[in-house]
Amino acid sequence: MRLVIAKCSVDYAGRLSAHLPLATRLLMLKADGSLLVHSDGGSYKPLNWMSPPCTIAMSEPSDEQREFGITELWTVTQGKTADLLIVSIHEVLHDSAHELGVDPGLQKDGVEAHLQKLLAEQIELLGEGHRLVRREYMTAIGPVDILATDAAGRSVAVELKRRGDIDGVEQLTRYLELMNRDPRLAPVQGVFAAQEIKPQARTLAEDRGIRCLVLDYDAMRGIDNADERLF
Amino acid sequence: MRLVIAKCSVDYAGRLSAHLPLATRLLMLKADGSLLVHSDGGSYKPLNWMSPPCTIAMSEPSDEQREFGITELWTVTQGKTADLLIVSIHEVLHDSAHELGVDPGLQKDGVEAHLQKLLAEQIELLGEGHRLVRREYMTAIGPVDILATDAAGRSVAVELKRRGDIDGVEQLTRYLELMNRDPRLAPVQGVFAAQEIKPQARTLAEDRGIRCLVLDYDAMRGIDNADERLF
DNA sequence: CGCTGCATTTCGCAT
DNA sequence: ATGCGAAGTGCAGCG
Repeated sequence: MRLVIAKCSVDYAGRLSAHLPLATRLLMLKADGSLLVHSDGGSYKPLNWMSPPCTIAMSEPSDEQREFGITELWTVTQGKTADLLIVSIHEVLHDSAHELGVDPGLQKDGVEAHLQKLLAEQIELLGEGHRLVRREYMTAIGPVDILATDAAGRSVAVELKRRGDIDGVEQLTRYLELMNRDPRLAPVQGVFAAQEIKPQARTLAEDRGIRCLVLDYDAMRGIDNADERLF
Repeated sequence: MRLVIAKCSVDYAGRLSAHLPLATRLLMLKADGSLLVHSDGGSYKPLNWMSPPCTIAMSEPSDEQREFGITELWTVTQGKTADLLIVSIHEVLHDSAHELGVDPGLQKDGVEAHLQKLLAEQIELLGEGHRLVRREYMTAIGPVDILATDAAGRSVAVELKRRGDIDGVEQLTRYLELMNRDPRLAPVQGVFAAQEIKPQARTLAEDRGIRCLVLDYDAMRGIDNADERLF
């Protein structure tokens, strides 16, 4: 990895056109040829970048460009998408290269998969007498997160989200419509379960007879097993 | 901005738990206190990070940690969300600080806004005799991208996307349902316009009587004006 | 290999 | 502030 702090301007032409006026920024060149342009703020997202696979060409500026103060030109191209990124460097303030090696990668634990596993194990959170039929119940238009039965043995289809948005309600509605045509399943009750449900989503869901269930992830995890804490 | 290349392991506990095994990585400390952990590959997304506002505390390791080879500990916390990120540093290979100043920011030009402008100008792409009523036509549940009339003077509502997905069809469907209840507008014909329309979205749209229109951005831009090229 | 759904999404705009 | 839609989204899993 090569790290360059430089006064530069940047132009990008691809799916959109973008321009960065002259300022001091970090240019990060990764081993795979990709380039990231970072400022000293914002989030983790670079101001501009070029994703691999791409090739970078360093070149001398023309006389005209030199008159504008450009001392160095970096042209980054992506063969497939014809994207083009040009870094016009005016002054290099720092330049260092480092051998990092291959990263073993991130180990994740959590999110929707875990939530689904927990709810499957604690299926009575749906209501007394509920039983799990199966997770990822396959339908013609995709898998329903959880299929269960209520105390009376009627089908219950659960759509799980971390954040319950209107999209999730639409998705569940499509599933329910389809599943209710299946005489082996009908009538199917819908449950929209999430850690947090947006008011609009709740309104839409309840308007369609879909039950809303707010899940307490920490509590569910606490019931599950109190041993898997990180610290 | 402070740049540190270090052999380190990283633990994150927040909405999920994540762990990075010992390896050499770039630690980027931004002026706003945020921290990014980058490897020498992947995309523009860091392996791990902490978003601002957050505070970072450097501390000495305990004797036990020192035995494991840890020479320095960075603890990053976010007051509001109680997220916690811990960097266990084993060896510092590079450490430099740089004054970058405030970035003037990115100037964008393109994507959906431009596509909307172009289609408004070239409204006959919808069909002969079509006329623009207005862009961002406001309804109770949000703005319709384009409202037009066809040759016979009937209303046409256009939903624009760069990539035509099933979500866009659902969105347009909600608009149409609402607008068709308005006697001044009804009957309203729906047009789903995008640079690329997914087969599933097309099927759903056509099943609901919504017309699909694939737009050629480059051609539309070419007709519009051939002067605004960057290079 | 293409499609689908998730994301510690982030970002920007409008209410 | 808050909610909502878009992103040069990236990424992983699965058919």
